[in-house]
Amino acid sequence: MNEPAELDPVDLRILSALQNNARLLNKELAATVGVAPSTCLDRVNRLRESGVVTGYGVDVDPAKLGRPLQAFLYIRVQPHRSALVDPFVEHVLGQPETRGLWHLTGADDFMVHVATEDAHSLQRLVLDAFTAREEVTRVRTNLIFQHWAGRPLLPPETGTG
Amino acid sequence: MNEPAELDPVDLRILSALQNNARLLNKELAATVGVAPSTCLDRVNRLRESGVVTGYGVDVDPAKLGRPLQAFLYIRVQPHRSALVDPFVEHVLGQPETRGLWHLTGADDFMVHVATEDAHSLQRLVLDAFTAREEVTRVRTNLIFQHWAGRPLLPPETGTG
DNA sequence: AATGAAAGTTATTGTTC
DNA sequence: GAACAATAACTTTCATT
Repeated sequence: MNEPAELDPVDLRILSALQNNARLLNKELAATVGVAPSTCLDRVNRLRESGVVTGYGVDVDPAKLGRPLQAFLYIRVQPHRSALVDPFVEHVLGQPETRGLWHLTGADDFMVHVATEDAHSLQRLVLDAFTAREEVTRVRTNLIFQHWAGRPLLPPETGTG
Repeated sequence: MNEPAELDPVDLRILSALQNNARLLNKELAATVGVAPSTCLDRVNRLRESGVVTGYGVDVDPAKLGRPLQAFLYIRVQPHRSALVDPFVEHVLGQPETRGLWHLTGADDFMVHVATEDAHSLQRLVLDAFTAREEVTRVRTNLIFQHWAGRPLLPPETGTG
């Protein structure tokens, strides 16, 4: 189920093109990768069915939504049992400022990506939604100056192909 | 240019629906938010023209691409002038393992999200692509156990609407 | 600014190679 | 597995309210 999918050069070109612009028309995508539209549609459907493509999303500008200040919060959680972690995860995902949550190795168990209106609302979020909770023993805050998206993600070079 | 956009309840419902599934047909999206397809198309175009929606992307499963091990690298960079930072950024974005890069406040200047084949290739990436560079003075590595996506991002509550 | 209908394109299917 | 041709569906425009 979670084994790597077998992907030929056409699949890789499709994945690369779609990660650059998921709104390409199937007709345009087919021309870009060099196959017929029906073939291209077949490949894209297979990429979804095989779980390589898990979904489609829009990129929004948080500043345009009135949330120009973004930050990462690094959260240390006390007992660290599932019974306590699950409600914590739900609580974090329930905050309207939350853009993403990661469970990490290391001293800081969780990392939260948040987008806020200003420094004051960020402070209020940290104090009320995180520090105030019993299982949270420490919150570290790093503001985001700038973000760059990575190139399209492709499989590692296999050497032989 | 970077002021928040003025968004009415229809815009907010569109943004919410599209962030859940950007592949909704315009017809379906219109029905979901309760307006005519032509009106809906108009709204979506305006959201793009105003810069609220910046692009469309596919979500891929890194494990299915043969990159099941993901990590965040926290990088301390020495002199920290633009003349040295720009080549560093280009270098990081040029790595096929890089999924994202952030410039942060705090002691660790940069955070890199990477997806690798296994622990060995992660080690090789850290040593060859980061530690080996002159401007890099320290690299901290945290593996990712699990990731949760946030809910659709919407503007802060304004109180009056 | 939103609607409804008409025209133009596209997605999608079935068939053949 | 890929390409072609035909149908069904959608997107997009425009005149109207």
